Amino acid sequence: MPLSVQTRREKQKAELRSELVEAAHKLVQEEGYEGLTIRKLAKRVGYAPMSVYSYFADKQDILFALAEDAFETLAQRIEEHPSDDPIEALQAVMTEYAAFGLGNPNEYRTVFMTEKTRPPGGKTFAEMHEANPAMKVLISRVEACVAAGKLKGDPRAIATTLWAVGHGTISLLITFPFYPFGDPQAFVKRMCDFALAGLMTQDMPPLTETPPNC
Amino acid sequence: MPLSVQTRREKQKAELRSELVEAAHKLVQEEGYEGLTIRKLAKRVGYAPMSVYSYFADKQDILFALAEDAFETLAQRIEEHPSDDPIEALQAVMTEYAAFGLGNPNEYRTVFMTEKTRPPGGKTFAEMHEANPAMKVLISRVEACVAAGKLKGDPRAIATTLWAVGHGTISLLITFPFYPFGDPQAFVKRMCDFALAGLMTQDMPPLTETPPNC
DNA sequence: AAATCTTTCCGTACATGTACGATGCAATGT
DNA sequence: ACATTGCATCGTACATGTACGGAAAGATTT
Repeated sequence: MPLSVQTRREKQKAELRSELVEAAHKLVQEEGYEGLTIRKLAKRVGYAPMSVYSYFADKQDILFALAEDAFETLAQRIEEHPSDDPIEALQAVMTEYAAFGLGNPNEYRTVFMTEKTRPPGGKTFAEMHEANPAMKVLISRVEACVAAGKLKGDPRAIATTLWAVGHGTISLLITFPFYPFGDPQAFVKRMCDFALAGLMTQDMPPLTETPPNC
Repeated sequence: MPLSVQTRREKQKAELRSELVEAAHKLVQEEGYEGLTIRKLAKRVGYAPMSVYSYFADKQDILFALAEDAFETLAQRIEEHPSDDPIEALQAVMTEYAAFGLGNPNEYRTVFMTEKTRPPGGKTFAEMHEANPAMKVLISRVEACVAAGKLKGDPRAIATTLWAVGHGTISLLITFPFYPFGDPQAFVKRMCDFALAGLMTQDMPPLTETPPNC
């Protein structure tokens, strides 16, 4: 069965879109993050500035696309740090996650620090969460810890707790770079150890359901 | 001794500056933090847009001023909730901090989730740390816990840990309102209890100094 | 083949932060 | 008294994200 007209067009559209993403990536690499502007991006691929909006809803959408790429490589990097000890494997997730956030603060801000009234591409947040390779690795490694008896409680609740602690740590470092946190790496390690030590001695019940009045 | 000419002028300047801060505060409350623009702010106080730059280096500087105000009112609210049990007093700090953030998400975003790349008014970050009233209350209550033998370790390190956990919790709730965290109050309480329980069984060494090569 | 509809592309326009420099006034020096 | 200097104020200008609507091209229907 040959490609229908619509699918061919959609494929073409996807190609142009990824061409734009690639150009955006290069712009960021060459001129830094603030060097990425719609006008430069359009000129780079030979379009008028407003044509970019045929492929991305707005600039955030472009940043989301960049972030998706980054998360994929993050997941790869995490998986390059396996361990027989499930707790050490979890530590590796936190460490690589922190390295990603501190190394790509703008992507991190875009994904985790700007209000998500509108998830990208019409995805649900749950879907977005599932589709995030890095988060999938986190949950699976938490499940490994629970299975090994190292942690007790609901894996999703444990993962969410780790997320909150890690996110608090990283976002504070990003937002207040002049605050006396000391060495960022050391601060991250301290918070990571603190959270894991707490989780190893406490039981995490599942998250309560949202009351039905919302 | 009468005021010298310079000091009188400086006082006038400070008055105009705080008038601008007040107007900025109202703008944020009324229209959200994206409603705060230089032009609106200038119009509100009857100046030309560029005149704002006589009192603030840039928009970030305005946000810093708002942050200082917010820290002060937060400290006041905290001190309205004392307790004989030092741990309960600490819990009150966390609860008030969370209530402040969840009750004023726009202000919270402005103050705690907008990048602060440069310390305000040429202050050292250590000075900024000391001058922060909310942090001072938090640290003093942590010190009370340490003195009472309820917590062990460096008070500033413990306080920073609590801040990171609290901030992570609140900023996630603000940023991902549709994520199934469950009831926000319950999630806050869970994270607060988790952090305090961890701190009661762990020792917190002082934060490492930033290496001298920076 | 013609008409209609859909999608893609872009020209124009507006609000924003802020760099640069002019203008006028007050303080200071001679 | 006059010149100079410094500073508060602001007019203009530029790059930016993006809303709006038009134009052009292609697909679909009649």
